[in-house]
Amino acid sequence: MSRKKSDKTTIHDIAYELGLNASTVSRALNNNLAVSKKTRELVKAKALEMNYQPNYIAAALRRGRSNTLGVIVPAIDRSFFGRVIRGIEEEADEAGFRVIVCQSFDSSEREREMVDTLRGLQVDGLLISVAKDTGDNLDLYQKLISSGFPIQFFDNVPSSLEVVPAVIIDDRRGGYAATKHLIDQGYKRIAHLRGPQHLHIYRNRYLGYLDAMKEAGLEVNDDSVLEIVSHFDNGEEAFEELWKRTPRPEAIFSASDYSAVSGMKAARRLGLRVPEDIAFIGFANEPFNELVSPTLSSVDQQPITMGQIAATRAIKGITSDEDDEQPNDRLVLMPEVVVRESSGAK
Amino acid sequence: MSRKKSDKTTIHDIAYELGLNASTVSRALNNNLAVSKKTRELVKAKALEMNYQPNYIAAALRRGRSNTLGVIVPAIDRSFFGRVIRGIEEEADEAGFRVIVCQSFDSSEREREMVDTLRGLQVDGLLISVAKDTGDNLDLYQKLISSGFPIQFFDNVPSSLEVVPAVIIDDRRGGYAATKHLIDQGYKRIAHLRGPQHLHIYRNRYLGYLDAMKEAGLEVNDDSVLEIVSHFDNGEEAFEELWKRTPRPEAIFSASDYSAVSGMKAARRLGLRVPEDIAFIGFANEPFNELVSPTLSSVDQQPITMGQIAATRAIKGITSDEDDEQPNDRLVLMPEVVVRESSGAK
DNA sequence: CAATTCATCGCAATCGGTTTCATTCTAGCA
DNA sequence: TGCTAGAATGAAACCGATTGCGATGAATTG
Repeated sequence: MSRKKSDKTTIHDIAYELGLNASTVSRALNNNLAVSKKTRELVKAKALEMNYQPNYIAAALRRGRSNTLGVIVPAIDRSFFGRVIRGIEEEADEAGFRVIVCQSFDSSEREREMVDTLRGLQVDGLLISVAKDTGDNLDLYQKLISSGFPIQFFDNVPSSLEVVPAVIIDDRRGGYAATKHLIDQGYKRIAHLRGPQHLHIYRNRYLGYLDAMKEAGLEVNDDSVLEIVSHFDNGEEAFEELWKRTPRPEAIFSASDYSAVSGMKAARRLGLRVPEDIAFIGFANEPFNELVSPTLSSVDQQPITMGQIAATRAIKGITSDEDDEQPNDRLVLMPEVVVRESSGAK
Repeated sequence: MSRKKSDKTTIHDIAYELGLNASTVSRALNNNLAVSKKTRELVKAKALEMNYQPNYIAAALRRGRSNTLGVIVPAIDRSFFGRVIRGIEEEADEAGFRVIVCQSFDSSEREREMVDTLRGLQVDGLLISVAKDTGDNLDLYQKLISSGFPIQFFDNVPSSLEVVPAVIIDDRRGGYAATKHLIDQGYKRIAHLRGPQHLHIYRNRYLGYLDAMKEAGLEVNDDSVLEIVSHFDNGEEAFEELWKRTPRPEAIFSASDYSAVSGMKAARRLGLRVPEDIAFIGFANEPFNELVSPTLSSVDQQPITMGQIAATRAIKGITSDEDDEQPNDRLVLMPEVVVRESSGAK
């Protein structure tokens, strides 16, 4: 009869069966050279035989390291975040880290809860794209950063902090490039569907639009710009509204692919041809851009690279001994314009 | 000077500051009535003041319960899974459970690793949509199920097991309903783009197609059906292939929205009108179905409901004392046809 | 042959909470 | 006043793995 009480095998069970001590079993399973090769193999064989399942949280408790990364994103089912997470997982896998993903649903309150939860689960580092509501968790993040806790922000980062360890793309440059592309195609009256301006990503895309227009000596007035609340809907209404204005736009740079696509839809309903009558370019390079017709030009944010770099930096912050080795600067990636049918030459 | 060694506060630190014992602090924080109200409030105030962060894994280790659910899906960025996870999180939140999400990337080997990882993390239950490669982990799942471990499968479930605790939709019924809808619109020559037949979900959609065709007395031959490997690509080629055959189809039921959309694209490139010249209906009701034009009819799989039910059942399996309370049956949800433009009347 | 080195392994403390059992103290009652 | 019930808290074992230190014994060296 075995001495086991429950169904799960522990190193003590293995040790008992083999007439060894749990510490030896632990060392053997960790390939510690202090244990003879013979014993190591014996232990491993027995572990397999007894269907041993290591208890990671016990090890984490003792070691003070869980080898786990916590990730918080607004919503898991937005393809951008999905791809960022893919990049994170790739690097984490490589470095022997696990990944726990949580959703804030764009609520900074829930985001705060998630931070607490993940820290309670003893994650070694945190990767966060902050919620897009109007709240913030500046106090919390300020405390975490200055305590030296490995944390990396990406995409949408807390704006008003002095030092923010983050991986972002140059949205202003992206907005500039998208607009410049339209200008290069010969369009002059270019409108911009911008996102909520309290979010710096949308603000920067808008500024980039202004940069390009100014550089080309093109006019921008109140009628050139329209703000959309949620980037999911309103694209149709927004387009109709823009189309009513005089002079009518020849091209539209939308801060989101969603509103660009629904804008194109509204355009087609009005009997307009894209891009002949009205050209479009979006932002984010969503996968469905290839599926709609005409296919939608957009600005790629390099999500996978973003995830990889953010993870690498976080892991570096975890594994480096020196506290000052913490990557605390703001790494900026360059976006790329992806040209498709919707922004063809005028 | 404080007695703290590190920066994180423990219940022992709080106890020391208050001249109490750690056990009292623990009880106080858990609202245990054995502790006087005065002490409870004192402890809570001190905990707040000292910025105490409970260590969940220590508690989990001792209690043998982590209040965490593990979820494994092929890929997080597929909107179907995103929505299932949303449903899972809703129910988990309600019941005070955390959720850890992992991706198998459709590799059953990686899926197995994830199961090990999550069990090592001491999750109390597992929710899995199995990888769509040709492998399986039948031995592993058989063992888990018969050991009474709370596990629930959803969407794509291990086929050849006797008893599978699962929440699925009736794919056969869905395939039938989609085909029936096309028939009701007056189409007679209806082709089917089917998915890999070793996966029962695709097999069942195909069977449902056959059911409807047979019921209506319509002919199905080798030319009516075409198999697509990856549901992401090949939609265009597949359509072109189908269009070459004689007689040409009037309508297409595709087992995936992706291939339906790219099929529509190929159709338009050939100068065909949808649905006048060729009608389409897909499966899965992806969000982009609303964005493409014409909008794509599809079959909704009720992902949120699926997630909610799967989570509820898993949690029930965890919290119920009786081992035989485990929900081990196969719960079947009914899919719903969502009619849009692509399948208009002939 | 005695002394020393090194490989191998056991003992026990430890991580941070939880929980059982014991202890202290106060209030209530005869 | 003396005794007891019950409220409040403390002491210590415990969850499962890790690890510093010490013990054992064999091998090596002078």
